[in-house]
Amino acid sequence: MAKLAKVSPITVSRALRKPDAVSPELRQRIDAAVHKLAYVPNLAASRLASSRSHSVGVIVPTLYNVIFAEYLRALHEVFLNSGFQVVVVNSRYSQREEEQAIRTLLGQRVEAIIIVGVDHTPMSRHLLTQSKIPVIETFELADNPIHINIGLSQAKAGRDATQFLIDLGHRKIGFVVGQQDIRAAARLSGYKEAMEKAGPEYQPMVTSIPQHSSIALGSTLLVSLVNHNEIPEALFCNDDNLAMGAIMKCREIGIKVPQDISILGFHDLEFAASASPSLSTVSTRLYEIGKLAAEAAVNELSGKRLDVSTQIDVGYEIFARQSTGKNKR
Amino acid sequence: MAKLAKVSPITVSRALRKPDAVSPELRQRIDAAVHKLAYVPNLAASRLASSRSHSVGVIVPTLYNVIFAEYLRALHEVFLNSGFQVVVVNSRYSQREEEQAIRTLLGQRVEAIIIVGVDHTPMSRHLLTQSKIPVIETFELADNPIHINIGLSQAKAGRDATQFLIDLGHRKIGFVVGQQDIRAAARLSGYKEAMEKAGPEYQPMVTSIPQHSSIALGSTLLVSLVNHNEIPEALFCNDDNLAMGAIMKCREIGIKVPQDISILGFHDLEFAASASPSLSTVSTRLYEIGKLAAEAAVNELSGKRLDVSTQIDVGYEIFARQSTGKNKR
DNA sequence: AATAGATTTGACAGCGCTGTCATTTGTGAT
DNA sequence: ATCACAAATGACAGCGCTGTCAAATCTATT
Repeated sequence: MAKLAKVSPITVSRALRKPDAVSPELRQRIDAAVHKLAYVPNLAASRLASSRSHSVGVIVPTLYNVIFAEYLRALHEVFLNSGFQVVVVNSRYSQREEEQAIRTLLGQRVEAIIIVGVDHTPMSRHLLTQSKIPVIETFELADNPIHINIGLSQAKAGRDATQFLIDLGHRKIGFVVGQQDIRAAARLSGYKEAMEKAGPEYQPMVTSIPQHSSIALGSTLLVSLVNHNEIPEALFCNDDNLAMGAIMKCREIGIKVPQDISILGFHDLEFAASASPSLSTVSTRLYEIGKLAAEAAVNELSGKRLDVSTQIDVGYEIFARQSTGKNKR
Repeated sequence: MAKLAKVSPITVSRALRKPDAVSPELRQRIDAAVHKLAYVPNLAASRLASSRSHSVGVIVPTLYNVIFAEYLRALHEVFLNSGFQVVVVNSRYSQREEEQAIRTLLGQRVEAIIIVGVDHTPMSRHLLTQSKIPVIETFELADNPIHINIGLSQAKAGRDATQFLIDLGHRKIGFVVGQQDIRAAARLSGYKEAMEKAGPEYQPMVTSIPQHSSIALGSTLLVSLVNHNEIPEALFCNDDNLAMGAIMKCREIGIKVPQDISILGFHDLEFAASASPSLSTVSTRLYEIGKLAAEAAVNELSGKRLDVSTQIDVGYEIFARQSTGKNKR
């Protein structure tokens, strides 16, 4: 670069990284050359030489809806404040792509990996285990965490949510879901468990369209229920997007919520409280999970390695709002 | 690495990058060692040596709502198919952070940069101009594009959208917006222009709460209008999130849409068509912009450098759905 | 004026790969 | 068997930085 600023490369490096260590004149000459050439240091070289990447990797299943928004926001806040760049990769709900993402991130020598979920390909697990960097698995509770694990029991949440609907007097309770990821499957199993326990007249009814979750899909799913003439007394939706879509479709076709049907969502996304009717849902503390995960990573990286695998159950909370009510049929 | 597979480093490199060029036995020995050590090649070294990063940078203002979802999806689809890794960075609607993001991406030697918007700090512009890589500015139309520019006139869209409401017979037309980014400001100016042109009885009414856009914020904004006793005949919302929130709040407090108030959104997000009432909005062809941008970048990178700055106006389209109607007051 | 110590700058080597080209090995034709 | 050619493997150097330590310069003290 601007050796044309008539200084040695190493001084340029210093001027850019710790300006205080360089005399004002040199600094100024270097700055001028840097600006003139629009010079940007090659991070690959820097990383190679210093063997520090100053970055952390985040793997989320989707960037296409709002589910991980608060989670990402928390991660960004904590990591940026701690001087780490955040690399976000999208696995598109595929374990194969997740493995690819892990390779990419490890290849970049990120200093920690925050990953949604606890189910990975054997190879992914192997790579993460051997990587020697902090690995934070989030959102679910693992039987056998790789390292640190912060989440909640999706199955238990599914069970309790279903029980909540049962306690309202509903019997015909449906479950709707888009593409089924592992957490959805866990909630579904919780749902089935609660239904089974409640008695033989509680028949599970699952409706699924394997598409990426959205409000629009929620509407579509409700239409599908109507077409099959299977309108339940209550609907447990795999996430608030679907619930919101279902509510709107109900409104459109004249099904009253919650009088004719109770609708329960999941995650307590930003719009749940301000919807009309406001959406009953299971809060999964998205922001808190992100915050704790990032803090755990920063903590590990700052030397206070506990080296004991830590697991935090952040729990969940059912918010009974207007979209659910006692069965009146 | 596994020189313990008893081969030279270069052969490992080859075995991993073009397996066909290596004999089956060696390949197998190498694979075994790779797996055993959970070896992942250091991308920094690879990039440095090959001076290819095989990645492209994408800068979006936010990852926290659904506005850029379709855009990102399109970018991912095209780039992944063309063998590029996509690095997504979030500028959080700050030009300062955007500049930082540009530095980071250029430091990584991404092979192209796709960026939302055409307004950047002078330094950002300088860096991009000098970078010698394809730069695609999107969503807006620039007077002076850095390189390639794919978007639409936000001001014109704002003007036409307002005119659409005027043509429905509305006079008291409000504009609501969260934190005002540059595109919002352009739409706002289009709104003001249309109102001014329509005559003196068309007084602009702008309500703004400088927070990140969300459905919840739309509700809050509507409450604010009500509190100030300023409920207009029509509301032009800076994006569909706000419109959706406004609709729901209206419903909650008994304002009928569109009988009492017409509500118009912007962007035609996934839920607009399935909302109830379905949301009238201005489609900005989010997916198409992303697709064209990515294709333009791939095109440039495959050698067919046009080297003439290209600008594409993808236009926009007003979808009149149920949330707007003729003024009946 | 001499000296210790602090401050500023630079030389050197090496981070872990890959491009290039040379060398070795294998194959088929004569 | 011999040779020309193709295929497989390796040696070498260097990508652009930075860690380490040495050299040069400056500052303050006696």
